[in-house]
Amino acid sequence: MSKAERTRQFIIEQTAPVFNKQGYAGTSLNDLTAATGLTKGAIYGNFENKEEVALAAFDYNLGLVNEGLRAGTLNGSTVREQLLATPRFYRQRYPLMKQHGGCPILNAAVECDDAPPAALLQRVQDSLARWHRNIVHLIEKGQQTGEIKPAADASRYASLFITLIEGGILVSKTTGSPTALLTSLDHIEHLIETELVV
Amino acid sequence: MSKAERTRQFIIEQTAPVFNKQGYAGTSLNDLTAATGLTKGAIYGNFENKEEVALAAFDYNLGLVNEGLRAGTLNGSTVREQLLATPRFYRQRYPLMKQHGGCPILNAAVECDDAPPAALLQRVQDSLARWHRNIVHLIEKGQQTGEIKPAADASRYASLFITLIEGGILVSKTTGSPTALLTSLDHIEHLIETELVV
DNA sequence: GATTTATTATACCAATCGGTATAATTTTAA
DNA sequence: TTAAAATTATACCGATTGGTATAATAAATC
Repeated sequence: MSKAERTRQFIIEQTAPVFNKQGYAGTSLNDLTAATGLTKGAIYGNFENKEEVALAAFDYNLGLVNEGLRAGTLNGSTVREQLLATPRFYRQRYPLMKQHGGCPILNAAVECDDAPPAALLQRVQDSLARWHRNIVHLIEKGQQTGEIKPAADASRYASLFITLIEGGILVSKTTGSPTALLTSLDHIEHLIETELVV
Repeated sequence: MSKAERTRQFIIEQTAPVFNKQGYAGTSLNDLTAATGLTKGAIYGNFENKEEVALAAFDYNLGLVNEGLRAGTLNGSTVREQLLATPRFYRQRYPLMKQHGGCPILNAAVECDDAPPAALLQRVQDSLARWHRNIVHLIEKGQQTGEIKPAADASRYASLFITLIEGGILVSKTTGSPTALLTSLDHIEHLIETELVV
């Protein structure tokens, strides 16, 4: 790992929470030098422009969430456990995620669905689609093994789960109380146990 | 209505969708003069600074939503109908709301929960609390009249409804497909019919 | 219709924006 | 250890930022 590669990674890690909290437009190059202790020369020696730093920061923030979600899902032996891993993950990690500025998908989606940078919107759309697909595949796998009710609409439940999680994070983060998210997670678990699991 | 009052209203109406789409940090005074066709002199003659325009624009955007919600609720004769008025409203008005930049509560909440202006966050928190309270009161009214199941946790359902709507708008707006929101609204109606109404 | 008042346009301000050229400094490899 | 290469710091660029003082204009009052 060369010096520049380490510096690049350092910049990403230090600026990721800043971008997540203040947004792309709300984060200036001054904020980046302040967060890293480096100068513009160091930043522009490793990134082409501010947008490239923001994209790398988003990928980093998203990676943290995806790793946690994947780890929980891989641990489960049954489809039921694998589905329940997602609400459990957010129950455990929401405080830390909140410290880092909240859900990166939520933050980037709201900023970029009507404003540049378009490349960030593309990443958000891809990650949302991939998340939805993963849940659908999991439910359909359960239907093939007989663990999940055959009549359940996998796409509908995937949509509900994502919506409940993102909406719950939004309300909890805004009100300052975790209640809304916890209610959402309770409801997801309730749906899994009563409408999905045979 | 004096000239200045009309100009002030004109500025609010023209800049409200701009702030809703691009956010506070993402909207410059140049954007405001471009959207209104006026000059900085006219804007600063009617507002103290950019933040005051943004606050008035938020109030205006929020008012549009609240009026529609209230109108639908007032039309209903039973509590069931009054509860169902909310998902019906979003079913009808989402295309227009999308054109205007989406839900103002959602947009402002994400931008301001970790960044200035703090006055905007305060407004978002107040409107979320008021919305929650309204739903709770409606459900409790139904419980007093015997229309709603006595055991139902009013606060929990209010939280779920708001979460499902905001999350649904977020996902639909980002993916470009109304499916997620429609699924949320279906689910809200389902909860009303099967878990709330006696 | 004249005059005062209220309102908008113009011109300008310092500060900050994202970005770059180059010099100083480290790394790296010979 | 030294020379070449890669990396970071400094100083600067034009453009744009939010905001203001003042001049021009339109509106309201008499």
